[in-house]
Amino acid sequence: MDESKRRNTRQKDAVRHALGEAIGFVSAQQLHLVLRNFGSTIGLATVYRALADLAASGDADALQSKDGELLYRACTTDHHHHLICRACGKTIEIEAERVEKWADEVAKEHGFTQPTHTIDIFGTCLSCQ
Amino acid sequence: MDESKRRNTRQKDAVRHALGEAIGFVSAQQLHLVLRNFGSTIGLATVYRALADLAASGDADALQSKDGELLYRACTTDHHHHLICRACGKTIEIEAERVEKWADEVAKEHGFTQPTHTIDIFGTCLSCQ
DNA sequence: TTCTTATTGACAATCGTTATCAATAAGCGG
DNA sequence: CCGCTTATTGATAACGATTGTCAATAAGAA
Ligand SMILES: [Zn+2]
Ligand SMILES: [Zn+2]
Ligand SMILES: [Zn+2]
Ligand SMILES: [Zn+2]
Repeated sequence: MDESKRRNTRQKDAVRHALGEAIGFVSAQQLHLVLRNFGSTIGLATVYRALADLAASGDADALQSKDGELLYRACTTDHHHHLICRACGKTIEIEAERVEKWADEVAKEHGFTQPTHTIDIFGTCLSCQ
Repeated sequence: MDESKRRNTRQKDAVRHALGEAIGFVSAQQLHLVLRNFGSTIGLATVYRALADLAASGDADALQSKDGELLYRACTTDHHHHLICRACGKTIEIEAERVEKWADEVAKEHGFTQPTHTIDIFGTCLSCQ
């Protein structure tokens, strides 16, 4: 879809808002349930589409859960990474200047161009020990 | 299954061997096809089970492809990470001494225990530019 | 060899995600 | 404000990867 012809809809706003309220990473299905519980009649496919858009435009982070489910989280700053509690899903955004550079260097050393990376740290948070 | 009662089978060896021959990361389905093409009558479910075992015992690396498919790769050394070509899938094992430490530090700083991490670098390799 | 039971493989079932398509409504021009 | 174009929606079907089921098989101990 041509970016200039994109329309703003009540549904997209609802998804954006629900994602903002959510704690930690959530799946499209979870978000759909939440919206339904709040009286919305939004369709599941629409939630999927809205989340994919948000991720594509950089307004949300996406990551794969261990069992292959796509999880999303509203994203405030630019490029960063996450420290995630295995138990409760609590998420802390971290930046990693040093690591960003390191990743790019490693790629370049091996002749790889247009480097990107995925870096996530998992652990058990204080309140979950 | 109790580790002590695990049996060695022709099928498990076949999967282990096929994984060793494979270049880069492969899916269970790909491996199943290869084995079939070499005359094996191994079942798809068995390939899935064997790969899961190999990953659990540390004999294989597993990672999620962008579209949620589980990919496996025979794994020689201990803990390491991968530099992966987006185009051809060529994979280089890298170690990341500095980053390992950094990840553990970040976790500790925020009170997270038993830290683990996922670190993967993607790029376009020389022969794919 | 015999016996126990872990493992297999064909198949069905599940689950997350995507495609389809008629109905709706955003937003533009008049 | 009104009508028109067409992007978007939502119900549903389709899809693809993975897992569960279960009778048949075969590892490995006795
Ligand atoms: Zn973020
Ligand atoms: Zn980064
Ligand atoms: Zn926690
Ligand atoms: Zn590491």
